[in-house]
Amino acid sequence: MPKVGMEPIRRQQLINATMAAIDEVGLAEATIMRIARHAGVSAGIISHYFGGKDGLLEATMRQILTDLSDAISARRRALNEDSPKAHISAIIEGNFDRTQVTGPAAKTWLAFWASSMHKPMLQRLQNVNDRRLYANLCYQFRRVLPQIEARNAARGLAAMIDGLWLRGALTPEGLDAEKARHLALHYLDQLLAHHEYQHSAPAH
Amino acid sequence: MPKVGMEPIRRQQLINATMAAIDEVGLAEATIMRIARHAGVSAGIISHYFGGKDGLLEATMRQILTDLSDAISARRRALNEDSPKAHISAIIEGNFDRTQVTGPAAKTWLAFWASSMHKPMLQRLQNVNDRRLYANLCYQFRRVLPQIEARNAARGLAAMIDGLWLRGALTPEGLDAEKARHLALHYLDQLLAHHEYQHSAPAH
DNA sequence: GTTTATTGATTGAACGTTCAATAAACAACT
DNA sequence: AGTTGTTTATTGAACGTTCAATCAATAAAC
Repeated sequence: MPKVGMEPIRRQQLINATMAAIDEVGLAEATIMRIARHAGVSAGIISHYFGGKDGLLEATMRQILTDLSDAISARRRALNEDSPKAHISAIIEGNFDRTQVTGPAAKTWLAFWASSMHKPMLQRLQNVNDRRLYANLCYQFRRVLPQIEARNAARGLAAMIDGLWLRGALTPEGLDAEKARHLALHYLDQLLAHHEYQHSAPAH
Repeated sequence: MPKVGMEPIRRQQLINATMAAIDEVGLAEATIMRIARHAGVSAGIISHYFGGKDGLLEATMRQILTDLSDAISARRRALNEDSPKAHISAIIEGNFDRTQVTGPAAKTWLAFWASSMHKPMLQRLQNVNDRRLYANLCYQFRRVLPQIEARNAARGLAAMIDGLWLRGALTPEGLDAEKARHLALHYLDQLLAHHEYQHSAPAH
C-alpha cells in the first residue's frame, strides 16, 4: 500500500511505538519486532528509516527532550511578568507538564536516563539538556541571590525535580503531577524566602 | 582447586563482580561471561550458586539495599540525642555514605532502579525499601509537624535524596557526597525552620 | 572412594540486520 | 484512456551473532 510522503508519518509512528513498547515491557525487551508490531508495520522498516535500532532509540530520546524543552519554553513565553520566581515556576510547571509526565514518556525517560550512563550518544543528549536546565535556573536565581547561593539553589531544585520524576516513574500509579508541582513550588518559595528575609529585615 | 566451604566466598565474589561489570558496561551488556571473568571463575558457576542470571541480579540488588539500610541504622544507633533533626540527619548522611555513593554501587543502583519498573521481584524489593525510608522520615517529621506537613516534608526530602543520587550517578565525575549532603541538610533545615518559626514566634 | 567444586564445550532460542521480491503510486507517451 | 516504465514503500524469510543454560568430565579435598 505504498503512498508517497510516508517518511515523516512512519518516523512518528515508530517513535510513538517505541515509547509504548518501553512502557509495556521495558527497554531491555523492547525488540524491533515488538516495536514494529505496535506500529503495525514490519520489522525491516525500522532499519530503512532509522538505519537500525540505535537510530530509532536516539530519535526517540531526542523527541522526548524536545517535547520537554517546548513545554518549558511555551510556559515561559506566556508569562506576563519577568520576575525570577515567575520564570522558575514556569520551568517547574513545564517539567510536570501532562504530556511529559504521563505513562509512556516518563518510563521511557527513566529508561534512557539509565541507559545514557554507557551510551555516549545518549549521554551527550542528556548532558546538553541538563546543562541548559541548570544554566537557566542559575541565571534566574542569580538575579536575587549571591552566586554561591544561586548555584546551590539551582542544584537543589534540579535534584528535587529529577527526584520527583524518578519516584513518579517508579510508583505503579504514576506521578501525581499536582503533588509534585506543589512540593517543588514550596521548595522554591523557601529558597527565595530565605533571600527576602535577608534583604527585607537585614537588621535582624 | 576445589576447597570446601567456598559457597559464601564465591557468592560474594560474584556479587561484587556483578557491580563491577554493571559499572563498566551497564546492565544490558553485563553478560554472565563478563561477570564470571571479573570474578576469575567460569560462567557455569553462576547458575550453580544462584540458579541463573536473574538470581544473581536479585542477590546483588538485595545486597545494595542491605548495605544502605545498614549504613543508615549504624548512624542512627550512634546518635547521642533523640531529636527528629538528629535522626533525619543520620538518615541523610547514611544515604550519602561513602560505600554507597562510590562508583559501582551507585551505577548499579540506578540500573536496578530502571529495571525494577518491569521486573516484579526487583520492584518488590525496591518498594519495601522505599516505604521504610518514607515511614521513617514521616515518623520523625510527625514529632514536630502536623500530619499533612510531615507527609509533604517526607515526600520532598525523599525526592531530594533520590534526585541527588540520580544526578550523582549520571555525572561522569561521580557524586560529590559533600555537596549532596550539604544540600539535603540545608533543605532539612528549611523544612524544620518553618515549624520553629510558627511555634517559637507565633505572635509575629 | 565418596563428596564438593569447577570447568568449558554444546545446545537451543532470540535478536538485529540484510536483501531480493513485491506492489502500489506516479510519470511519460501514445 | 490505456499502456508501459520508473520510483517509492514495504515485506518477511534467511543469515550470522550472541547469550543463558545445561551437563558430562575433571580434579581437589576429605
